[in-house]
Amino acid sequence: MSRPFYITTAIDYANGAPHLGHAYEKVLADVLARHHRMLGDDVYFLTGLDEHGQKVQQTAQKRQIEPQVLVDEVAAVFQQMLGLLNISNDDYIRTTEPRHKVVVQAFLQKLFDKGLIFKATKSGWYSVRQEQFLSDKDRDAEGNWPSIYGEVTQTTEENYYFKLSQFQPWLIEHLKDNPDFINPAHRRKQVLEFLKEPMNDLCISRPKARLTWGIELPFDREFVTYVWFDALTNYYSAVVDKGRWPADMHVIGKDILSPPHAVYWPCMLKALDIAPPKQLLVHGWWTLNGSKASKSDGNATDSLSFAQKFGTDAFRYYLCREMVVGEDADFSSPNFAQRYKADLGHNLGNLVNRLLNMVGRNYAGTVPAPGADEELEQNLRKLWTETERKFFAHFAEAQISHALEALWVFVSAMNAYIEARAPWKLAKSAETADRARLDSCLAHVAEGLRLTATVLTPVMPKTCEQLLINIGLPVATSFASVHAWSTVCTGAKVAEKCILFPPLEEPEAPAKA
RNA sequence: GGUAGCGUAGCUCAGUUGGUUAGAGCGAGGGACUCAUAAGCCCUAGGUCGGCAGUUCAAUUCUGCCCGUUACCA
Repeated sequence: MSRPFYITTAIDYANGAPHLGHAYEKVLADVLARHHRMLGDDVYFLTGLDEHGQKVQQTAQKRQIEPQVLVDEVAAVFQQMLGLLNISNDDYIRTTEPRHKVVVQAFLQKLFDKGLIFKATKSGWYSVRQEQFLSDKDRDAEGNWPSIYGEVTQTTEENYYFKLSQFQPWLIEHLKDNPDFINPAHRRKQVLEFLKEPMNDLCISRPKARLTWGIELPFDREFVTYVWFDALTNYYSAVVDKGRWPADMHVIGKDILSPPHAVYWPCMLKALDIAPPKQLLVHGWWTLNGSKASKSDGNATDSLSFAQKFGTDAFRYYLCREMVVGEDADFSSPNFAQRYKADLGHNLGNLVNRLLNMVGRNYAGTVPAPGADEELEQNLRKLWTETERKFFAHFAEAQISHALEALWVFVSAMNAYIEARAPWKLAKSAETADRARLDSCLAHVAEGLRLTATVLTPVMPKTCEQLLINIGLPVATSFASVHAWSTVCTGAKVAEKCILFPPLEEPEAPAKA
C-alpha cells in the first residue's frame, strides 16, 4: 500500500519558446517525482501547456493560422524539451483538450448556480493595443499613458466576476493552520501580508468581441473564461477521473505564487467544496551571467543547449546543485564548467575510474569481499549513516541543493579514504593483513559508490545507471537498499574503464553523445 | 511610498538561542604522493561578521536609526 504522491509543474504558456526557467521547473519537479517513486510512493507527475488567451490569439492572427495549429506547434516544441531533459511526467495536459474544457465548464456552472459568480459593469481606461483595462499605476511619472499602450480610451464593459472576497477569512485561517502549505516559509509570510488588505472580486471573463480563443462560459455563450479558471483548473481536470486529487505538491515560480496559486486557486476550490492542494513549492528565478533572464533574451534559450552539449544529467545536476529552492540563482558558463569539472568529473567520475582500475589490476575485475575492519572503514560507514540521514531530510523539505551538498561530502570522503588506505602500497605488500586492508578498501569504495549512485539516480538517471552497470550492479529502482551498508558488491564484475564526464577542455568537444 | 528579507574571507554562502582562536565550498599559493579524467590528498585565507548609537560584565549574534541591495505590495 504505497502512499500516493501527485506532483505538478505550472503549465507553460503557449506563446514563445521554452527557456531556462521552463526547463528548471520541469527538472525540479522531475527530480522530486523520481525521488518519491524510489521511496516507494505511488507517483503521478503532471505537466502541460496553457493554450488559450489573448497572446495566442494575436500571434495566430499575425501568422494567419488557426490558433489550434499554433498551439499544436508550440506543444511539440515544449514536449521536445521534456524529452531532452529526460522528464518522467505521467501525463501532459493541454488546456484545449476536451477533458479539460468539460471540467472548467462544470466548475463555472456550479459556481454560477451557487450564486458565486455574478455579472457587473466596469468602466475605465482601456488600451486598444494591449486589449486590457489600465489603472492609474500604469501611468508614467508625468501621469501620461506610456506609448506601449497605444490609444487609451474610456470604455465600459460587462463581465462576470467570482466572489473571491467572500473566501478571504477562510484563506487566512487556512494559511495559519497549515504552515506547510507554502514552502519555503518566508513566501507564506508574504502571502499573509498580502491578505491583510481586502481583496477584490476576480474578473473571470472576456466578451467574445475581444477574445474568442477560450472556453465558453456555460451560462453565457457570449463570453469566454479568462486566465485563471482556465489555467489553474488543469491540475484538477487532468486527474478528475483518476482519484488523485488533492495534489501533494504544485511546483511553481515565485511570480505566480500570489495571488494566483496562493489565493485564487485555494479559494476557487473552497467555493467548489473541493480540498485545496497540500503544498506549493515556490522556486526563484534564474539570472544569466548576473542579469535577469528575459523571455525574449536569446541567452535564455541558449542555456538549454548546455544540456545537449554537456549532457542532460550534467545539466540537471547543475540546476539542482546551484539553485537553493526558493532563492534566485545565476546561470553562467564558467560556473557551469566549474561544477562540471570539480564535482562531476574530478570528484565523482574520477573516483569511479580509480575503483575500476584498481579492481581490474588487483582482482581481475571482481570486487573483493571486505577484509580488515579498522577505524578508517568504520569512519566511512559512520559518515554514510550521517550522510543518508541528512540527504533524505533535505529531500523531504525539497531542499535538493543541500541534499547534494551533503552527498558530496561523502564522495570527497571516499577520495580521502583511498589516500589514507593507499591501496597502491598495500598491493605491493606481502603481508596478509595488508591484503585484507586492500580487500576492504576496494569493497568499501564500491559499496560507497553504489549507495551514492542509488540516491543520486533521481537527479542523474542515465549517469547513475551507467555508473552502477560499470561496477557490475543492477539499475537502482528503490531506496530500500541504502539505509544500511551492505556487501552486495562482493563478486561484482566491474568494467575496465568508464568516463562518465569527459573533460570539457578537449579541443574537439563531442557535440553529440 | 508600505511590508519583509538580505548585507560575514577574492567569489558563492553557512553559522553564532550574546561569551575563550568566526566556518565550508570554489578560486589562489605551497607540499607530499601516484591507483585515476595532470584527477585525488594535506597545509595555507588573519576577514573592522554594511555604518552609527544603545542594552550588557560581554554583540558579528539583541534594540533603534542610517546606508546599500532584493522581493512582494501600492
